[in-house]
Amino acid sequence: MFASAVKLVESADYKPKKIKTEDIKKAKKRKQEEEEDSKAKKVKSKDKKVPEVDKKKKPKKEEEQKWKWWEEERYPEGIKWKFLEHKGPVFAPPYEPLPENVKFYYDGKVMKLSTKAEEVATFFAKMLDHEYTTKEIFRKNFFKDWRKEMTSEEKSTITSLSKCDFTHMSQYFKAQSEARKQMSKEEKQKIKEENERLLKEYGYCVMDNHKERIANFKIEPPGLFRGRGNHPKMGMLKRRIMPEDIIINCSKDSKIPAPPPGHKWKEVRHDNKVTWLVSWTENIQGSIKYIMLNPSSRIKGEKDWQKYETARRLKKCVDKIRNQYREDWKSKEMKVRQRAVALYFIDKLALRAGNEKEEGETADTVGCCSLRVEHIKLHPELDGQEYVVEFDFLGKDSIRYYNKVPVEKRVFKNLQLFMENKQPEDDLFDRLNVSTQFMTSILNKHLQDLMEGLTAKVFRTYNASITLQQQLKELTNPDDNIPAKILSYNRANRAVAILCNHQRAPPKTFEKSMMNLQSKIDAKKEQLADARRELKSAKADAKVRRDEKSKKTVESKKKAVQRIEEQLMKLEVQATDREENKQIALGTSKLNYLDPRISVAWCKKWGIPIEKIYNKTQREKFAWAIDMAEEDYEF
DNA sequence: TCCACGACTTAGAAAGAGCCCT
DNA sequence: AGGGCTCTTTCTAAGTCGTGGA
Repeated sequence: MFASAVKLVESADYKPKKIKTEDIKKAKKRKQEEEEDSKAKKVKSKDKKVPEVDKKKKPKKEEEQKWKWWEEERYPEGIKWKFLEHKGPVFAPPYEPLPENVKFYYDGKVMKLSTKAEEVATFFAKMLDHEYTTKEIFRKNFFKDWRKEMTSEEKSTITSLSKCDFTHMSQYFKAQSEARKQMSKEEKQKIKEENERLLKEYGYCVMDNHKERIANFKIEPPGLFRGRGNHPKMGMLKRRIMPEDIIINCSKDSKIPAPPPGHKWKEVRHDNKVTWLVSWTENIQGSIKYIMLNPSSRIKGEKDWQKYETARRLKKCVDKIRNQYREDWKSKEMKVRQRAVALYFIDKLALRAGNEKEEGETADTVGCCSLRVEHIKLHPELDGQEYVVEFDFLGKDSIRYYNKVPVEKRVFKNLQLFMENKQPEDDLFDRLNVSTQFMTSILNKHLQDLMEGLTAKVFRTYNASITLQQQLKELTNPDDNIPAKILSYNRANRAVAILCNHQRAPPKTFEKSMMNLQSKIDAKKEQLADARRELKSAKADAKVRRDEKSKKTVESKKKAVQRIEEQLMKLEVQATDREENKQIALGTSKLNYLDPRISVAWCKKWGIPIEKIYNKTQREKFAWAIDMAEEDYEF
């Protein structure tokens, strides 16, 4: 495996190709700033040998894991790698026709479908229990695309989806998945091993002397497109991706992955200005999909680190920027006022930028700059508060954003002005015929002038991280035990998730599991009462007897009570935590918005094991932060 | 000049793994 | 040992934002 990678390692002291000196300066400057900011450990010089890999032995696992890319010099802007070798993607398994005895019925009569039509029919059959298949748009799109796969005879027979009966097929698949669950240990083990083999062979690449995990090395299988929310394209057929659709990206001097026998790649390119290994164009939106590296990889981690450094730079100038936009609310230029109000929302409410979308191609969702008049209501007074703006719109993934926010008088007056003489479906922040640019582009250009690298999304990162830090300070009680401290952490995390509007559907089993927990608590309480009674009687007993043995009994009973108290406390904390978390998803903010060094520092400060905060995957992703953050880290 | 396209991050749902209780 | 529940992992859709080419 990776023969040429080994070769490369031998000549490890690769030299950078020609780089514009400007870029070098920029990179150096940036690096310096970051070193100061993060008190990062000393960066090794480039000549320092990368851990030598013995070409006879496999790369030592531990050594690979211990690689601290964050201590290495960064590449100049634009160049993403020097060497890249991989095995190409894993394709979806080919379609296996249904057994003869599994029937499809049309208009009450058995009908044998051609393989192609049958395959698409199985996609629908597999989703029969899903709400999707009841939606008109889904059915219409599916039927249209299905007909394209039919033979002409099938096309002339099958003219109405409602006459199609997929239930037998559906039952077959249910039985299949049931059978899979019932498989013996050995069979399951075999499948597991096969998956591991696949991961071992295709799940890794070599990028610049290091073996790195690939995030999604499997090509998306064909199926029916499941958009989120009210998507106009739901139900359309996502076609099967063939090697002929695939662009391979790797280095010239690497072993180029071989296409499956009898096939060719669409293209093999060697572009080290991008990070992806494989790409193809998807047929629903016509957009490009990529195979890229795992979050634990150098290339993703560096970018992530950089993101938080940009947010920290915003921290230094956010006051200035806030003063600036408050001034701009008074501007005589309408464009500037709109920009300033939009920025105020992005900052105060952590809204997304809200780029322009092509109408009718996606679900109707908006962000800040694409808000329409119909999405806000102005209340000069509401529930005893003045100047309240009521937001109600669908954001990313069609998640509803609903919020009533008191705003400053000037903002309120401006909003009234922006809404004057407009229809509900008009843009709140229109372009005023002054510019053809959409508000996001106006805004981001302005932000770029205020701070290098500043864009609308940086505010979300900044506000999320600063909120976590401040909430942790506020909520952590030094006298609390570990579970209580973790509850505080989760609460701080939750404050961020609420700010960012990260929601989830309440788990289907929520009520039930809550009741289960409650009965556990009740049982524990009883147990505690019993233990206390026993302790009491043991004490009384010891008073009378005054011997060693009864003293010992008292001690052990005392311990038992203590233990049960702790267990009860833990359960109660768990219940509170879960209740408060019902509709809130903590994962997204933890993974994408919270500077991990804040969490690491908090753990170090209070002696909380990092495993309580980050699971294995998260620890891998945030290895850089775990390694470098000390307890006094300040975002 | 601008805008469609490309690259990359962020997102919730669903599937899978594993744990705990009976 | 099996069933249910929870936590983790996988999946891929849906955003953001910069830029290259008409």
